[in-house]
Amino acid sequence: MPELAEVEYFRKQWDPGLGDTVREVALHEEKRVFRNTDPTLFADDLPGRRLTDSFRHGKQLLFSFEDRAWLHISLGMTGQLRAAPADFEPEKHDHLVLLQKSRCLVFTCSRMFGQARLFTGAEPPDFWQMLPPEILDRKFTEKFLRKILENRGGSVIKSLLLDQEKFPGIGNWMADEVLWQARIAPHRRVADLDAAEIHQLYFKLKHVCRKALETVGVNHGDPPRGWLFQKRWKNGGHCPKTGKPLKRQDIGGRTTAWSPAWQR
DNA sequence: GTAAATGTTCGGGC
DNA sequence: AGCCCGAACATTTA
Repeated sequence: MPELAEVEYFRKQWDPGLGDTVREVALHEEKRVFRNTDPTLFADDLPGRRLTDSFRHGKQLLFSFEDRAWLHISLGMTGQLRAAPADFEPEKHDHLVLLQKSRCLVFTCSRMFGQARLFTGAEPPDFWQMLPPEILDRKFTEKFLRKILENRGGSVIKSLLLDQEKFPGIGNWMADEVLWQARIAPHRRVADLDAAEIHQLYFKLKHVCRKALETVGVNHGDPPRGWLFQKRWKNGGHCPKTGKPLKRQDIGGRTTAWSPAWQR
């Protein structure tokens, strides 16, 4: 599922466990979600430590534990986090479970495109400190956006918006939403965008991120009425602005919904 | 049975 | 080196 706001929602699902000690961990060691870590470290390092805080950057999650332990979670296509009762019994896709006195914190991931990694150290892991500015960060200015676009003029705009090194948190539906609201056709080459279009793109990137966090991020509800999101999932949808049929097309390997009558 | 799914990563060609 | 594209990853659901 998760893009920026859904990831924020899942981050909060472990809030009930903040401040509580991890007593035990249960995990499916052999699963692909542990491909970039040593899964034996979880049982060695986490029990006895309190969960102290949680952070999100784009689609990435980081949980801190007392005494220098850090858990990075990426949700991939199907990852979810939730808090479950203390007597919870893990099922097939519940690959990582942190057992606390009053509850279990569960990471579920059926397709296993997500991952969980453990780090130690006084500071967050290096990769976390190197992440590029988030779209809602003050550092993400219109000038900063222009610089990104100048360097990637040969890209198709839809594909570029999915690049997490440039637009952290944007995923398939948010990219379509931003382009629809900015009235830019998804297959356009970046170098062909004019200054007015770039200004719209900048404005709508901020707007879609902010509004998505206010809606989806809070309770996993739908984004605002009138957005493309409401119509994009299946064939036969109509543009909320023009009422004309939406087009569905494979762009950069992803199904893209857009409104030819509205986007140029 | 087949196609498609809200994500990332790798390798090849330029 | 850096950019761009397409395939691959694993599983469920329509």
